[in-house]
Amino acid sequence: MKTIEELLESKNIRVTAMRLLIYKFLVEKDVAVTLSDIENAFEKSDRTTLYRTIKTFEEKGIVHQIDDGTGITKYALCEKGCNCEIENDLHLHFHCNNCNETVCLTAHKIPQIKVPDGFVAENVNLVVKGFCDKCSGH
Amino acid sequence: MKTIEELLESKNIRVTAMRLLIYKFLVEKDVAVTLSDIENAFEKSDRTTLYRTIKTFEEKGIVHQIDDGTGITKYALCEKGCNCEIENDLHLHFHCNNCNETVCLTAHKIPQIKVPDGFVAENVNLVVKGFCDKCSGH
DNA sequence: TCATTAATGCACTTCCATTGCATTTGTTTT
DNA sequence: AAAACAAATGCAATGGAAGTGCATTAATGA
Repeated sequence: MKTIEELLESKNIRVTAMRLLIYKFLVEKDVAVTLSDIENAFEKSDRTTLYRTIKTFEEKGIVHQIDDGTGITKYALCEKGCNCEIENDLHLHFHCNNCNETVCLTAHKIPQIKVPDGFVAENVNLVVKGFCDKCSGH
Repeated sequence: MKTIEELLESKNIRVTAMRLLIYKFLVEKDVAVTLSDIENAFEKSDRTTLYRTIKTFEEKGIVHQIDDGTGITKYALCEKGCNCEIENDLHLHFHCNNCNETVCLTAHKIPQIKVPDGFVAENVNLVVKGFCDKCSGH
């Protein structure tokens, strides 16, 4: 079991106090978070730092970006088996219309999608909307 | 074959010069357009008018909104068989990473997606990215 | 024609994403 | 350990898109 420090170093990310905190924050959350969510959790720190930290994490393959259709970019930790940087990542996101939370359903693979002749599919973004397990019992 | 005037009236949309022009513009384009696209095509007109026109069209079921992951909302005419206002519309969009165009692949239905127990799916947004027929022959 | 209602245009506002630059902090080298 | 370097942070500002309030203009209906 790697420490967070080791994990960051293995991805060529310099270890700083802020980055450790943000990483821990992402681990604790099991849902995708917005930049504002992080901002609210770390009011002492500047928005730019948080923004650039998450961008660094993204470039180095620690988090991936999610567009769940709310218009606000969300981020979630890449899990074991998350091949978000690889073509044809068929990984599904669920957005709850009630609590507004978005989760990665990594286990739920999507069947291969057919596209018309001449079209080349590289990557698929699938967002299912509805009510999550916490909100479905109205 | 209905005229555009008749079509608009049948949807309870008042016919104005601007609306006719925007409708024709959407027909001519076979791809989804952004508000800026429309704005560039009608520089004489105000952005707000174009914005509200497209919103009116959307409310009345003439166009539907597409979120193709570029961060900019796009709009396309609803075709025969487009049930975008109905739950579980499983209609697929393709976004070309080269020419940046997005098209509706109405004919390509998506298989039913399974979600975990306790989750209720209401609606699905599926965007396939890659290269379109015009751009795939690099 | 007059009155009513809707459409248009202008000016703002808000929100999120992003960048430039100066400063601070952390490494590395001598 | 000090100097030199590089990267991280914080502040200020920008840009783009979405959306709203209000006055004006145009269209409909009595």
